Amino acid sequence: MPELPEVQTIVNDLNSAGLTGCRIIGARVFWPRTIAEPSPGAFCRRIKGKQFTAIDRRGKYLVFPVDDGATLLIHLRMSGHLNLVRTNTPRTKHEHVVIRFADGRQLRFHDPRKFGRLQLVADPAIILNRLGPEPLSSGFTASVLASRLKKRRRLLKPLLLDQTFIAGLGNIYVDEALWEARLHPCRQACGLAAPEIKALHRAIRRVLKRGLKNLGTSLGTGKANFYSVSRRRGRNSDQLNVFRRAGLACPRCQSPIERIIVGQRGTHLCTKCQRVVPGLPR
DNA sequence: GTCTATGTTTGCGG
DNA sequence: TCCGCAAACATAGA
Repeated sequence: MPELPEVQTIVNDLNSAGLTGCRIIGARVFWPRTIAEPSPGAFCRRIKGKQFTAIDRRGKYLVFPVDDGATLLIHLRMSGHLNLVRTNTPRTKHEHVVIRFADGRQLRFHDPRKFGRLQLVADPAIILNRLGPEPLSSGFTASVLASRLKKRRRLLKPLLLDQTFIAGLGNIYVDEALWEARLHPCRQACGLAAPEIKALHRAIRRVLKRGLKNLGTSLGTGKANFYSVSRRRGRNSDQLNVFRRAGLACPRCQSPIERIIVGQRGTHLCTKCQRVVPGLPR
C-alpha cells in the first residue's frame, strides 16, 4: 500500500515530530519475524542508547541512520504503519515492535498482515543500491528513462512495478501514471516512441507530486489502508482517475474504466484512451 | 458462516 | 531475461 508519496509523508511527519536526536532507551519485539536482521534480541541490544541522526527515504524504504554508524531500514510492505505515541498508551493488537525514547514517546510498528520488516544493518547501500532511480530526483530525466526502457522487453506495468527499474512506484501510481500518459499497461517497454517516453516521464512525476501534495492516498476505511504517523489520513484518493474506479467514467473521454489483470496485478485503465496498438481501435 | 481479493516483495521453476 | 506462481498474513466485502 504505501508507495513513494505515502512513505515520504511518513518521513516528513517523523521529522516534524523532532524524532532525530532523541535518545532510544530500549526496544521490544512482539512478533520476531518482523525483525529481518539481526535477531530480535540483538536488535534491541544494539539500538538501545543510540539515536537517529536523520530520517530519510529511498524508494519505499524508511531510512534511519543511527549515531553508531548502523542504519535502521523499515519497509512497510502491504499494511505497515508507524504510530508515535506517549509511553502510557496501551499497546494495540498489531503493534509488533516498540522503540522507546527518553522523552517519553514511543515509535511503534503496527502491521496487521505482518509482511513489513525492520532491519538494522551496517551498510544500507547493499540493499538500497539495488533500487532503480528516484523518480523525483533531478537526475531522473526523460533521457534516463528512455535509455532504461530501451533495454527492456517487458510490459510497462510489471516493469514500472519493478523496484530495480524505478524506485517507489506501486500499483496505484503506476495505473495513474499510465492513464495520464495515455499508455496501455501491456505496451512493450522497448516499443515506446520518444514522445510517449516523455509523456510517461512527465506523468510519473506528476502523479507522485500530486500524491505527495495530498499527503498520500488513503482508500476506504480499511485497517490495511494508508495512514501516516499516528493514523493521519491522506486525501489523494479524491484525485485518482482510474485506480479502483472500474465502471466509472474516464475523466477524459467518459467511456467506462476497466479493470484487467496484468502480471497478476489488478490493473485499471481506459481502453479508449490507452491503446495497445496506438492509432488502431482496440 | 464461507469465499475471494488485496495496495508488496522475494524466490523458485520453466 | 522474462513470466507465472506461491508464500509471508489479516481483514474487508460479497
